[in-house]
Amino acid sequence: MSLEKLGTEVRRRQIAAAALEALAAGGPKALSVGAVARRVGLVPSAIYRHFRGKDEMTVAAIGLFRERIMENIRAVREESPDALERLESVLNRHVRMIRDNIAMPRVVFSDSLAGGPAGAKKLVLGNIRLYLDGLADIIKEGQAAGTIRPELAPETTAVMFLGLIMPAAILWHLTEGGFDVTRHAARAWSTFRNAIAVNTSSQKRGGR
Amino acid sequence: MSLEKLGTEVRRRQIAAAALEALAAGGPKALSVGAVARRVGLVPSAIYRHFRGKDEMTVAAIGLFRERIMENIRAVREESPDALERLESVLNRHVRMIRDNIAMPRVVFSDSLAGGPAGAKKLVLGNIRLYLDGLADIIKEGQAAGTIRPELAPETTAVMFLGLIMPAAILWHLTEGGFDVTRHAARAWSTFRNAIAVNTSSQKRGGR
DNA sequence: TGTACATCAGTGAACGCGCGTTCACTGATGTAC
DNA sequence: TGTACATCAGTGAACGCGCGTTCACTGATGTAC
Repeated sequence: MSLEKLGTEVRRRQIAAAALEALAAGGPKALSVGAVARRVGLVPSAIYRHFRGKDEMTVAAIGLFRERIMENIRAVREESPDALERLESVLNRHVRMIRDNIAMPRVVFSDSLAGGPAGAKKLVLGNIRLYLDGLADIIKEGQAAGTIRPELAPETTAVMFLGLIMPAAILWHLTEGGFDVTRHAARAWSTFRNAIAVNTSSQKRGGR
Repeated sequence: MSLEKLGTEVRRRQIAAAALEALAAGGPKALSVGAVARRVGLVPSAIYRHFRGKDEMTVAAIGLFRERIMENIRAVREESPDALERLESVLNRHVRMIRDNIAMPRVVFSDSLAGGPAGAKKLVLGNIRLYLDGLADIIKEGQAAGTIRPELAPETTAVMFLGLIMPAAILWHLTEGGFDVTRHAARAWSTFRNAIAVNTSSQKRGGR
């Protein structure tokens, strides 16, 4: 066994990460103190050296998730100045996250934690809001730059963007990888892009 | 108390309906034998007169849900012969279901039951597949009739359609009714319709 | 129409299990001298 | 550099609670005569 003793800040992050993995892999039911402890190589009661209880641990996991998705948005902003390219890149990152079985939309962007800790619901909502705001900002910039149709409501469009990936993520999980998320994302993006982009000469972007 | 004794076929449906309500209202955690029994006015152990156990009860609830959504598709087919109108009507029915707090996409179209009974996951997947097939059929008919763009893959488009409502449903639940699903659906539909409809003279359908 | 009996939906006490949590302990790590 | 001590991450036994499930029972309903 790893009898190693680690500082509590390090362990906290380690445990939060393990909790997020457990949540991603098996849903809220798999998010038990025992299961998370096992993932880190500890005994259940050891968790209480670093967290007041399960709720605090869950909240930390959600916080860690927030960091990761916001990092996604930040990274995309640096990749390209073009709003449409940014959105496409976010979509691809989502797909990669899903394929890597990172919790993403399956669990943390859903209301799986509704029955959980009191603060969790609000925190999850906060995550989604933050993320939608990030997307809406990109969309607004695209509208200002003249690449995205000005008549679209940015918030609605952001929620629609989330809708490109959410059902696909659930299908991917339910079919245990049988559903082709990558192909779906590519096709759906093509249609969505057409719907939100300002008509240019390259109007011929169709289906496949 | 309702000391009434009811035939088991009647009770089975009653219990399945109560289970579905519990699932819709409070998520998988609220789907306990005790909670469901209380909804019907029974004692927990009475459930076992009608079901072998919790798993069978859950499966019955999912089956009942299947009936309801397929009934939705059937009804819409009778309302109008036009594919776009049918889709819009399905969307409105979804919105109504969400507002009535019927489980719909929140729970049953998600993987909340993943940790539950062995068959549940497959059944939920079956429900989604059936529903997507129904949508895809409508889309194909629209393509044959020349109202929906022929270059779109019907399956992808059906999944995208689900994406119009799924994130909205989650937001509605997380905000406890604060998120305006109706408005979102109207706007999102407008954009989506534009994206899938064959260009006609009424090309001016924009944002708001 | 009335009585005796069988059926079976509903009851409540009891159980075992999993899980979150507590607590006295151990022993590795870091620090003071 | 070496020794004594304090700190505190990790342990394992024990607990209480909620929940699914079992079981002997009760008493209402329907049927046979």
